[in-house]
Amino acid sequence: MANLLSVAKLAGVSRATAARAFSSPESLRPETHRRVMEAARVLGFRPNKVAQQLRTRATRMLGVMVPSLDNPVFAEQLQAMEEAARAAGYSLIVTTSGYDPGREEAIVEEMLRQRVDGLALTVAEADHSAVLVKLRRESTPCLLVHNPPVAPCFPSVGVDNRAAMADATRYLIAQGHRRIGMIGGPLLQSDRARLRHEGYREAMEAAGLTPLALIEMPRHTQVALSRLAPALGGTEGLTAVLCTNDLLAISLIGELRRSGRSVPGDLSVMGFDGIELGRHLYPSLSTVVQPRAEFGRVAVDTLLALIRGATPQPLPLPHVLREGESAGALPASRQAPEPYDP
Amino acid sequence: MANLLSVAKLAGVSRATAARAFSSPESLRPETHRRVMEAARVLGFRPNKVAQQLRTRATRMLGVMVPSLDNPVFAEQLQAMEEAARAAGYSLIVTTSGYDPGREEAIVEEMLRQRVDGLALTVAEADHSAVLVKLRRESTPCLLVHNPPVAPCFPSVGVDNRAAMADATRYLIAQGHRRIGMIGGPLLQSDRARLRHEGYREAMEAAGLTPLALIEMPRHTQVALSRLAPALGGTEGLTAVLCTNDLLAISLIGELRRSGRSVPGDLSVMGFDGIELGRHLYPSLSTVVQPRAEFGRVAVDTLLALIRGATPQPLPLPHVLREGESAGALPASRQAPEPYDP
DNA sequence: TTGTACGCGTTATCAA
DNA sequence: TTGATAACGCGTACAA
Repeated sequence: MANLLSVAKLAGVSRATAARAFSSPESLRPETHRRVMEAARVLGFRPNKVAQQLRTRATRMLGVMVPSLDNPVFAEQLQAMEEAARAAGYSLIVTTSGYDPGREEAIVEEMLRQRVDGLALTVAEADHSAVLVKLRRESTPCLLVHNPPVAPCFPSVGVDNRAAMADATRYLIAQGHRRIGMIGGPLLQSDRARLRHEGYREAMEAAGLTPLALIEMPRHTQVALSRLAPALGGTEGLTAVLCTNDLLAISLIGELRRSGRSVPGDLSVMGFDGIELGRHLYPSLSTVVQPRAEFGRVAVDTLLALIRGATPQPLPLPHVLREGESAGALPASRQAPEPYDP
Repeated sequence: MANLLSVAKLAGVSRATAARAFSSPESLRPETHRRVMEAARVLGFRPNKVAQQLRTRATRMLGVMVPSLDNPVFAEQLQAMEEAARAAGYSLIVTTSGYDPGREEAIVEEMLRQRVDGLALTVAEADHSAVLVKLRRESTPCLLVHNPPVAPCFPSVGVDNRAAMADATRYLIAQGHRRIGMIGGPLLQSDRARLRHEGYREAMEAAGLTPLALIEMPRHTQVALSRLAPALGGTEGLTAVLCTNDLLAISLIGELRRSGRSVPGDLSVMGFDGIELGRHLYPSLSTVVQPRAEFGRVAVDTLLALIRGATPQPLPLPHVLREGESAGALPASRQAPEPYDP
């Protein structure tokens, strides 16, 4: 492929002049500029970013690692990040880790070798992550997305998971529920799930209610009703369940209805994330909305600030409780025998 | 950051030897190799891919462009592509076009400047796409994903959309339905939607039934029930509806039920794509499954073959009809007055 | 087995 | 306003 030198020759100028035609056209005599551009057109010249990157020591590429793209919460965030990045002249290298620390490690190493200007990572466990330990010794700016800011050296973009789930719990309590449970994916896979459970516990205890242990599902997007069934039914059974993510909630609702139970009649269900789809379901999903589009924007803005050498301290993003049809007031028939006295 | 030369100096060898320690360790005396690696470790040396890319004129990067990541069908395909690519030592630059030809153009230009080794594109309209016209003059291998292989120069990975929708239509006919409609997103946005509608028309006509025009929804992931309601109800109303994608089907089911109609009692609904989520809903989604994981694998394999200089002719991927609960047999009460005679 | 030397396509620093 | 020239970090003939 044609390079600057061949363009320069055809235009009858030096390579330096040809280069300037692209980088600072105003410093050229119009006629010269025109000649160079014409030569470039004739030769089908296209600037080589790899060479630019080598020379300027900046790639204008960001490395993004998410656990999975099967969960719309990550896909929607990625979509927003891509738009924000491109608007700022950056490209995204995208990878998925599957929550696997080994893959996390390999991916980050690969991206460092690629000399990305910055990293936006969502790791499984921010507080004992080998990747983050390693990155602490590197100079490449790194931003955590969704992970709580446990690691003081890395800024983090996300909602306050604990407060958000506490809000959701209080909402159910205000609807009259007393026996409220919580389900999640494999616990060890996510520090966020743990924080959310803490928020649930706090809100329950603050209301004088008994928080239950997290009921673990084998996968973080699909419910095994058998693990939950024992806790349902009877006068002592749960009347409401919080889920650590929307997909789990949707799956739960499906399983419940397929087993002949009604939602929210027999069980109120709340999700977490606020994926777009949840609005369109019937019953529509009651959930805690993470502002995913803003996530992407803020994540990119913060990372670019880091790259510029600033030390941004992003605040937790605001979450919003979206009332849907999947969680409702406690039916009179299921009120607890003992009255509730706050 | 440390470079090969500094490593070489510390190890007491020439730069060439240090380079070989990484590219062909077997050609070094073990002791020499050890010394180099030790020096690299001490200095925190990390090979610079940008320099490698410039020198070898190969980036081992693939450019991927999809219309949107909000639709799980693209996100799930991307996930599969990323895994396949990384397994083969390639990275992915990911972009979204929003079906906007202007953005498509800018994105592809950007990726060519980045010297990606290959492109995997999903364009809005493969047959009058400015991007593809331009790419025809370029030497960078390009693969279409999901787009029908209208452009003879570009291999294409996808299901046979026409046959797939015809299968779905025949399925509904076999269930006893006669008045079957089809809804889709904004028509002009997608050549795939058009092919699917043709498949529907073919199957209807082959059964002696009257195909209807595609009922256009304002967005391709959300139903406006008002546009469909006139065609429902009454003894002449539709008894089944095909949707051009799963999100539309899910949204339709939600709106129908919210309006007091039952699915499939009042209306059978079929989706298209087979996103994972559809299995977990209640009613679970009847749909045509595109093998998304295989999509990713095959797309990457085909593109890599193209890059190697081969001329692969990928066959259409097999689609599978997944029977769910959202489409059922025509209720006796809604049988048409005139009998059906094939 | 190891070293020398050139080139990949830019940007940037000086001079002219 | 334009030109000559040295990096940027690496791969790889070719020579030793």
